Amino acid sequence: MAEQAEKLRRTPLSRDRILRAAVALADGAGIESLSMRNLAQELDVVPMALYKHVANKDELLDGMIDVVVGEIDPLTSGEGWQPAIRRRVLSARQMLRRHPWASLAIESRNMATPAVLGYLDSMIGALRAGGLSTDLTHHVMHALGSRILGFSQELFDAARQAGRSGPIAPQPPAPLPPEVALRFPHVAEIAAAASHDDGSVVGQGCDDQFEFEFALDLLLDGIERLREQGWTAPR
Amino acid sequence: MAEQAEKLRRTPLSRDRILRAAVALADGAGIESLSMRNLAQELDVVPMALYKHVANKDELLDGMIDVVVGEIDPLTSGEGWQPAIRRRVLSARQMLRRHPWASLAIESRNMATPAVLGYLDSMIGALRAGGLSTDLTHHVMHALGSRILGFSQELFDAARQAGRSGPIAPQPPAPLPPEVALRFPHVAEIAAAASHDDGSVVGQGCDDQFEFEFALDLLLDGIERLREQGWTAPR
DNA sequence: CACGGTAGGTGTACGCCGTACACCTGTCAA
DNA sequence: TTGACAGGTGTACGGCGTACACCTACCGTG
Repeated sequence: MAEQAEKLRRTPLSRDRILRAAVALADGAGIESLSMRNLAQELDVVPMALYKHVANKDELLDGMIDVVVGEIDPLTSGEGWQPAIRRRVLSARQMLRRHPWASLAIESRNMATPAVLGYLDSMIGALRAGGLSTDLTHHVMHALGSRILGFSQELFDAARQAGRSGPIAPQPPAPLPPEVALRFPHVAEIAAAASHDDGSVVGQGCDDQFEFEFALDLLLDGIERLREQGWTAPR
Repeated sequence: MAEQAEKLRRTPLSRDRILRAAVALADGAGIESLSMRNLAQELDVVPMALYKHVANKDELLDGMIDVVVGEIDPLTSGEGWQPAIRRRVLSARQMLRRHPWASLAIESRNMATPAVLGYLDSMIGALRAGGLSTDLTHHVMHALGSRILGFSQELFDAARQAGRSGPIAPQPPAPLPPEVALRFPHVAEIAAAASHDDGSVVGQGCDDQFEFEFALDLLLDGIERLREQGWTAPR
């Protein structure tokens, strides 16, 4: 009968199709109306069908994040580190404007997805290649923080979490798991530098307060310089 | 009987008691387990009792934000603008670390609550008093953005929204409502400067792209300066 | 060709959520 | 004394995420 024919004609579900539909739904109707039920309806399928392709809603969100992070332009080479980073951050910003739900989603979830780590890894690589020391690169990543993607403090925790499952527990200072270190060498390099250069202070690997003040003073000093020079709006 | 006596002994509910309990619950058990039901239980009361004091859960969250923003140290005077702002931003950061749920809550809601506007207003006032032009102050607020509270672009929209109700609609470029302008003169001053200095471009009052690049370049230039100087980590 | 396993879509049900609405009760002004 | 009203209660509804049992179409193997 007709119903069966329609069933057969229907393109089958797949993780990819689900993620795309979810991104489209969040873009169009707002993240707050992205429910498993609405999404299923959009795909002409019963809600529970989705669970054959994504473990649960959190994993769905992680997948969506990977999709949109994948939209960020790759790093261009053949120019200085500054224009390259600048171009890429602006590309990330455009992505965030196409998907207004994304920055909140990224901030509210841990950032351990491979796509996000890959993005950060290549960013760190560009800074290192540009001649910044591991230390400076580390602090710069914190300083750029929210402009880069909206992340704040938990880079290394997230990297350590990668590949693990279970609830997010307060992380003891531990080295990155080796498979993470291999896939994201620049992240690993920075993490290593951060964890042995703070000498006496036990563990921790990353002094949040210092990072925060570093970025704050970078801004405040730059602002004061502009003020001294009697800065006025361009145009 | 005993139940009645207990009832009488119970301190009565009040908006304030509810907000404090909600903040404590979110601090202790995480924002995800702050439900009207849990909160009511904490207060030894039936869930619907809360609705006699707060309109709904969103208003509860707004109230909680006001409570924690009220914890930020006031501006100190008698020193330069830079140390004053620095001290205050660090105080805001401490508050955000005491209440880890707050930064997400603030970012995910519009910022039109009086406490938040008051905080921003005094910050703007300090910058102006420090000798920054209205333009520069405006851009600086965007540049400090996430360090100040986690807000990103929507300052003036939020201010316009203040006192209004109903769903957040895309805001046509409109002047701030007079009662807002009176209470928060520094916000108003910056808004006015932003809306007439962009000349030909119709409306808009605030060029997001420009603001973003301003802050980004402030950071990138500062970083390049450090790199040139062969920056190494302070002891 | 038969057949059993398996991948993937279905249906039902549970416990949580926010909150509308009707109700009760104690207090206080007139 | 009364009656309005502020404030706590109880019930109920629709939506959510998802556990679990089921059904069915396919496919590799004998």
